[in-house]
Amino acid sequence: MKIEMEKVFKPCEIEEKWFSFWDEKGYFIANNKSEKEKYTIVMPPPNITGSLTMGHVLNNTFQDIIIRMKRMQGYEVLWLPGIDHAGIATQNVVERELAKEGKTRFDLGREEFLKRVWKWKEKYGDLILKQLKKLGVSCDFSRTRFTMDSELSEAVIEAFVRLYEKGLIYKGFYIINWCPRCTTALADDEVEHREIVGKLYFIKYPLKEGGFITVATTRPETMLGDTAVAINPDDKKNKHLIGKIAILPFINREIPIIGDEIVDPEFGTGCVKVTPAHDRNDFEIGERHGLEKVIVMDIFGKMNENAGKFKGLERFEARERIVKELEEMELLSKIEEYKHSIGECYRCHTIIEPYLSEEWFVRMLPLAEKAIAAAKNKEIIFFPTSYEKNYYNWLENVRDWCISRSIWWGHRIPVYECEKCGNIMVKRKTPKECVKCKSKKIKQEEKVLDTWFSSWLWPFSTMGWPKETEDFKKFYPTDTLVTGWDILFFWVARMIMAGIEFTGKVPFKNIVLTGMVRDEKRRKLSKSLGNSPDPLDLIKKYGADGVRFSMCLITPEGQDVLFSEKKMEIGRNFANKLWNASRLLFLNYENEISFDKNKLYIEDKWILYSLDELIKNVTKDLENFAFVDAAWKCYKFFWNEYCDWYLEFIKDRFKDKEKKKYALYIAFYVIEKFLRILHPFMPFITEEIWQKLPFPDKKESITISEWPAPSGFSYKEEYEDFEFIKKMITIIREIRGEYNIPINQKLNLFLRWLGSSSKKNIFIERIEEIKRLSFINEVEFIDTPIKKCAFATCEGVEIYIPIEGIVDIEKERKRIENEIEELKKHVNKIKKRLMSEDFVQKAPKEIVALNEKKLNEFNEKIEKLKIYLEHL
RNA sequence: GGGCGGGUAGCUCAAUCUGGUGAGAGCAUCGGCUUCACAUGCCGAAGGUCGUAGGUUCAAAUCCUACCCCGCCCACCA
Repeated sequence: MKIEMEKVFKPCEIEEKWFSFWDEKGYFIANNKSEKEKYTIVMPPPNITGSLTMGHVLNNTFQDIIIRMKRMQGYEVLWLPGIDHAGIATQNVVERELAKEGKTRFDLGREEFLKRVWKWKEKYGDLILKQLKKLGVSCDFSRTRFTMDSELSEAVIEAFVRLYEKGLIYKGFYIINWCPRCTTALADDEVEHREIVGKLYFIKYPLKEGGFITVATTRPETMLGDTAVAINPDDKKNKHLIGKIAILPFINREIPIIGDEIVDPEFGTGCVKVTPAHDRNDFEIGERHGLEKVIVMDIFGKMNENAGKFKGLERFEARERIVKELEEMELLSKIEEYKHSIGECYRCHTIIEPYLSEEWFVRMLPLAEKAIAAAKNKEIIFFPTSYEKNYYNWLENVRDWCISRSIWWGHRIPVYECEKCGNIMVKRKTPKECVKCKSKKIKQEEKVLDTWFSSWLWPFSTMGWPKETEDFKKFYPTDTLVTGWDILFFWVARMIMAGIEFTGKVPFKNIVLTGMVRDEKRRKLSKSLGNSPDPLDLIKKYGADGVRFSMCLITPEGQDVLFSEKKMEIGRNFANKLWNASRLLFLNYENEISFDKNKLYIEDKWILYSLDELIKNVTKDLENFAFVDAAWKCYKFFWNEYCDWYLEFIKDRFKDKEKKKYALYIAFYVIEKFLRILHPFMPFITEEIWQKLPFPDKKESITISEWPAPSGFSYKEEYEDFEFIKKMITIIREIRGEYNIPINQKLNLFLRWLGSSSKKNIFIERIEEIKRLSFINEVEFIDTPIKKCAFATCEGVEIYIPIEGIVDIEKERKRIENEIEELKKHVNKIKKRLMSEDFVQKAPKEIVALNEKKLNEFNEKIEKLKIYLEHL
């Protein structure tokens, strides 16, 4: 029975097939009957509105690698997929849809709008999970969760109530980051800062007693809300003004000039307009001095009734108008160019307005302290470790977390107010009546919770917490989290805090942080730049395996990845190489293979030794989440050892039916183990090939096969011997390359064997293969040197290749002279070292010996080259 | 201002923690090859005073100090 294989590996045909096979067999479902240890990975839930990005590809590939290895190692694994409801983003998407119909969410009303969002969710919400499947992720889709599921929502409410009852949640008026487009508050870390060249306006405020005071501002429109001017009390130039009264233009409000130390006398004029309702610092000044807080804008960023005649203008229009009118009134003393940074909404990139608003906050300090302690006690380990410092740095300076959002899509805050007596109730279930006055008129807080307030519970809310479910008992706390470093604070640190606070346990042991995927110019991938490839296109073109393996190969640990489509070729080419190497074996396979330890050749032992090393190293690397190292080791083993040397070497044996039996056995044996090692990286192609392998008692699928262990043969010596043969062949090839002798021009080889005689025996044993691989016609052993040859030495063996008529003897002379020069340089270095008494006395014996050995070796080589040069 | 990371071949990175073999890969470049698994391939070559200056050491890409660049995060920014 011949096994047919196409010349070029076509991934698309097999990916669908194998994924459904595994899925139907339920291999990914955590098997509750297993008695083995469990292993859990927390999948970062992708955003419901998003589609698959290269970032997802990267960290999901890594997660899949771990989970597949652990599954093969016999752990009971759980990798639970899910999506988060992405409050602001989703609401934006649906609002945009509505806008096409000419409607706003207010036209629909809260209830109808939410129905609309749910409808949208049902339609598009699982797109990203479908896309992830194409990548081959082996998560347990039967346990898919969504942050707005009723169980998860219960968890959110539970968490809120518990924190509130502990006094860790409070409500208050503060300056928050307001996005006028999304009409909601944002947490500090949801604001992206961008440096711009803006303008600094110098505005003269008339003094009540006559004269002016000049203030500087980048946001003139906020002046309408000014309630003071502040000066540093130590500012000699200006302090005489403190206590006087200024008159606010347009509004004609009398505002005091006050002293406050926060003011930098060196900046601008040294006088600061104070707008407590529109600036965080000004707010603090306002608190210290008991100033009035005048809000001049509405939630859409339009000037309100406090803005006098500017009412109704959009904030930037108002700015222009105000500047123009100030100029006409001769109250604008100058405008300077000024570089400063502005905050933008991370969802819609609208400029953030610092805004006074009543919001809900979580006190972070008590939570942060425990999270720091957990890392210090090594209950949490970071990969790479350097991120631990960032983690401490953030937690030590943590600020309270603004968790309320003035949008509709999300978990509505479980706070209820009695409309009759004003009693505030924080309840798990909507109260039917006021506990105080029994009134049935109760209204719930309008605001919803920040999406992260549900995500930070993800590791346990997905397992049924607060209920003590079987899953929760078994799989929590989890083992590993793999995610990008960009959400270390947003999400990772908060999950740790939540885990400790609500379950008393850190939610995971290992945190593996991956870099960001960027383009070759180090820019972030983004749709607007057009540098963001569609992973699904890449998968179509290079195969899921190709993309996965390429990403592993090009991603330095914890550092950013510079992506280019060209780089995807590495993985695809490797898949093809793997395919064709297998093809070679199958083409030669005739239903007969067998194993006999006594019939192993030197190259068999060499590859077996090498395979054992690979298994040990890759297992170790993967256990340390060193995916790149592991992937490169697989790559090099297979391509540069198994294909380039082993397969090339054993081909001769395929011609003899008897020898082929044994050769093929080892070839299949090695590839079989290698496929299992490679399977976590390239799940599809490994399965496809593995299924064809002629080992009758293998498992039904490679996915549930055992993770390989070293075979334990000890062939270290044979390994070295074969390395010598490789070196001989390489040297001969180098000579040929040096003279550009085409390989179809056969050369003869003369060897003066002054090296090890056991190696000579091995050499003679495999002489046919060696001749073939070094493109040599005849080999002859000689006792005396011969002239007019290309010459080289290898471990004492003198190599002569007659070159007369093929190349210039002068060229050979030069080549050898160069070689001698090179060697002399090193010899001198080593000599110098060895001549130093300090070195000989102080350096470790092995090092001295090594140097001596090298020196001898080099000198010997030089001598030989010199002698040869003389009689060339 | 606070913190983190980096500077090694034209490009992207190993090796640095734990000092010691002729500093290694991949891509790009150059030369040779249609050898019956693979041109998504095979065989070779060229390319590096390891950011700069000191120091420690028998020995420094590796440790220490200073400096120069580059990137990132946090805070501030009237």
